[in-house]
Amino acid sequence: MTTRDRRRRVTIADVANHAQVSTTAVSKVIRNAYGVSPAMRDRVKAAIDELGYRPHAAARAMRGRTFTIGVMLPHIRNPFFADILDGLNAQLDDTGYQAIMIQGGATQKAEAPAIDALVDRQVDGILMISPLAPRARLEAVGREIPTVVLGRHERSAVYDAVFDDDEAGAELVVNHLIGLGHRRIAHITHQDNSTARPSDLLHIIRAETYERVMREHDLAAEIAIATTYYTEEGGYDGAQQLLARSRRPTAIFAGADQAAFGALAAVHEAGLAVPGDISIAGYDNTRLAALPNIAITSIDQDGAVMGHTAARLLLERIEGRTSAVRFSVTPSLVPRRSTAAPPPQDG
Amino acid sequence: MTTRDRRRRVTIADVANHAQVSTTAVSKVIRNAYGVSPAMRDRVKAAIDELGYRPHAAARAMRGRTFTIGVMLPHIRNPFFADILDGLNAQLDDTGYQAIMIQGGATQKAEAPAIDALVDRQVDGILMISPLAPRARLEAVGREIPTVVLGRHERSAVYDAVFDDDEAGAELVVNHLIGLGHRRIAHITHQDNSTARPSDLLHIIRAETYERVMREHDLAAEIAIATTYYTEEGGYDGAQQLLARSRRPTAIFAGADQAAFGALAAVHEAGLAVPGDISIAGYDNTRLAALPNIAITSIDQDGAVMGHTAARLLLERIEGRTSAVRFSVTPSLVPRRSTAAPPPQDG
DNA sequence: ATGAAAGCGCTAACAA
DNA sequence: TTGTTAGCGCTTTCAT
Repeated sequence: MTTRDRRRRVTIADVANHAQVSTTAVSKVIRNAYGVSPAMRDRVKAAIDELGYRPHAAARAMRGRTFTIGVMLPHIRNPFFADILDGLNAQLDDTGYQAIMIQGGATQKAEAPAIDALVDRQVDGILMISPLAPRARLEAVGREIPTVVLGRHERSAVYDAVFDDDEAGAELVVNHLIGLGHRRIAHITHQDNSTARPSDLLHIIRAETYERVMREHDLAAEIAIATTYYTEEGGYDGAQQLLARSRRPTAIFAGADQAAFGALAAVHEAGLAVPGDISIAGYDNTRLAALPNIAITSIDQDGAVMGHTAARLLLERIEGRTSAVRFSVTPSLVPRRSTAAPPPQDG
Repeated sequence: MTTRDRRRRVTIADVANHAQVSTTAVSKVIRNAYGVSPAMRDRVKAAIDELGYRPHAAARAMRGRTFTIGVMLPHIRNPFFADILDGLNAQLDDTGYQAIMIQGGATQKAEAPAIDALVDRQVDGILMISPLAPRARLEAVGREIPTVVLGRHERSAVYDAVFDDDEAGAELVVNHLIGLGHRRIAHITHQDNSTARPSDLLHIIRAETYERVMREHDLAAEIAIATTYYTEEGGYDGAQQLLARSRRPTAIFAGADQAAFGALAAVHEAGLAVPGDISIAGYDNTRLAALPNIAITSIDQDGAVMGHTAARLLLERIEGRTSAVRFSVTPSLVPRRSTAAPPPQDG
């Protein structure tokens, strides 16, 4: 049983008093601003240390910077985002900037307030990872705050874009499977309620590329898409749908590793072997995909590089850059044991 | 090529002007405060909608609430934290509170500024998940801001605690393995640089319980602990260390599923079968542990319940509760295919 | 080089 | 019920 401590926090005024200088001087010192003598600096720094002063971010937000980068990500369960965050945080280290994250969730309805929350908290820069928001909203945010959008393909004049060449990646997977001799190749894609232009969304690009490549190999009749989610449950459900078809696929290309994990479970549960009966491929090359008893063929798109590039672009914008930059990583195929030639009778 | 839009945001004053009322009236309406006539309310709400006004969180922070819950978590890669966050967000839904997350990292040195960042941003409540900070720091934060600590066992008068009965959980695992006939049971634990009292940290409790139960079954001579990390890499390294021992264990109890995944990989790579040669058990019962081709025996501690309880406690404290609450979940064993009797010659 | 003072957008006494 | 006003802690002109 206690009462909340109502002792005021140490403020810039306390420091100024203690050091017998003006608050202006203290402010300049903590911002490394121009026009403070070394003596003044030392004196103030000593007072700061003695009093354990830390600037009050909310107060700063009203005049200057918050030294905060806001990251909107759909959900923390996808391990690919952890790769991105690792890259981002590594780049932010020792810059004085802190990254805060907020979950956008699976719908535009849930995402909108999450983005608002970041804007309302006056972050100095925003990274949106695979946002569902309409393009106009991204532009509006980008006009107000330095912004990087990761995972969407549209061009913008007001924010930077970091993305993977999803078309190339999907092509690698489908060609790989076709090269192994598969014809009945199915795809699991992600359902969204976005109002973004479809061709700007990565899961749409992956799905459309799958269809295109299939057609180019005269496999239009074999096209089979399950539209669920890029999650374990989604992959599980999607695979079950696909397995229930009269012409069962011999290979499943899941648009994300997360979905591939679920698909793997469904295939196992159906009493089928991977890759003996069915080959499975994913996308993102998450660390889990590399585990020996998962060993899923996947597409690597180097999340760490994407994350650290995003951070760099954000810092550049905060420093004043206004021209838009687009950064794209080239994906590569990482073949593993989950893909092999189809069973003889199905070849 | 654009210039940043310097159009001021809509403020409470703009709304007041537009509605021809005072800023106080607007403030009261947005806070649902006492003493506004229905007519006034309607008028203000209309103005808010017309202007697209949203309160400026930073400004609010200086006087009132930020409607923000800060969550410090070690790293987003651990999927168990996703369960906790799901529970938390579900409870926060429609309360007007937004959760923001910040990564604390693996060391106290990295964690300290993360916690500071939350405090400095004036969040209304803080949830710290498995923090490494010394107890005094937690108390200091708790005195300043409503706080819930998840995953540590110490009693505090100023903050609430949500935790799992780690002793019971570890006991379940070790007894399960002993019951299957194992004697050479090894453990993988987490290395930390915390200055917290060891018995307050969950990984220490799990490790000590492992030792105690081994001793109680006259297996003191078989105790083997690899101290790495509760991560995939950690589990991988730990298992390699354990496998290199002259008396190879027949079972490995990894203190967390994440580590168990890595251990699984190491065992496979060593050409050994699970559970044929070696049984593996984890902790947390993450969804991935349930995948058929991982199928790791684990301990369930219901992260969603922990998360939603944490949110509830936080909201209660924000509403004024000052007495400390402790909430503990009872863990249960989820046996899966990764654990079985040891090979005959090793029984 | 240093400091006084205005004001960022909001809340909460207090007055009317 | 409604409005006036004094700050919250900080940054930033602008004097000195």
